[in-house]
Amino acid sequence: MQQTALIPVEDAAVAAGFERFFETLRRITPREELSLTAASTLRRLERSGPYRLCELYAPEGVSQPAMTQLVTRLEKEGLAERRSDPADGRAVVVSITEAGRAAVARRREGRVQALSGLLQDLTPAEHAALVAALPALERLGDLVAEQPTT
Amino acid sequence: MQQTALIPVEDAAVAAGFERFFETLRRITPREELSLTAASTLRRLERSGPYRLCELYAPEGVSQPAMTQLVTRLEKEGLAERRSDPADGRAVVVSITEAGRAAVARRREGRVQALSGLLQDLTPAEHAALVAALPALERLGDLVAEQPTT
DNA sequence: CCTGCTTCTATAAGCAGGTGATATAAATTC
DNA sequence: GAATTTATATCACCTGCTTATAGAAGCAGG
Repeated sequence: MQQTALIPVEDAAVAAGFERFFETLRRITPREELSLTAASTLRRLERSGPYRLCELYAPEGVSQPAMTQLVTRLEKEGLAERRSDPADGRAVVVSITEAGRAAVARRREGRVQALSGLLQDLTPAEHAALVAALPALERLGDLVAEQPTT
Repeated sequence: MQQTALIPVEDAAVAAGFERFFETLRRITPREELSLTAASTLRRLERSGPYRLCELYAPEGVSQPAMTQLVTRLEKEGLAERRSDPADGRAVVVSITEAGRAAVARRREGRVQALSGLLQDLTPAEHAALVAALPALERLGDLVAEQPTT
């Protein structure tokens, strides 16, 4: 009952920090070549294999028409491909291509470059704190991924 | 000379972790009411007082016309206001309104709500690691903010 | 003071990527 | 096998960005 009021003050600080950090990450994210949704979708396809289109749009937080269009664009650029599902004639199975993997790698590399300069300006203690927090960040990612459909 | 090759393996792991975490944050970011740029600009106006329009667009990473349009929209919604600079007849000074502060607060609150549930599912050690990393995240934000204009 | 350059903001035209409503085809149910 | 549900595509429209350009205000030098 009191649960709703029981959000620790500390969590508010974490949320504020993340809010700021989100903008930081947005700034160092390469903008050319891929939109945010396109990049995120490609990484998902890379991480966890082919998806049916209907399984893809909800976790990416866009509508089904948006995903259809995105896949069409990715296909046109050779970064992903559609195949029909032999088991279900209605379905379309989307997978990443080699060129798609390369694009993801380029983007990742760009971020590494942008970050590496910054990381060198941190104190060793700050750097260590970041590395120590990585598993927790990953856990948060897993938790969000398995959420109903916020 | 070898500097370019001297990016520690660890930094690549940090970059990969951030890449994933960026998508996590994007997912729990409220989408209604404010676009990403609009939210970021409003928070900037809240954080560090009024800005001339010409000082505002570069750090937000958009073109000058985009910022003019954004300010027009924000003004129409009552979240920000234009005033002319008495010292420079060409300039426009943009500041956040009370309604704007309220919108920022609502958004922040939404993020706190979305996060608090997740944070409770972390182990105490993970939670502590996050809190310990907050200053480093803030430092990164400062470093990016003072960057030339990437 | 004007003339011409620079700076600051606004406008216009166009594109990318999103939405809801709706069509169509395949699968499923009764 | 007719009716319903599910998966994808298409349509019309909106938002927010881009580049190119215009217009107004400041700041020289002659």
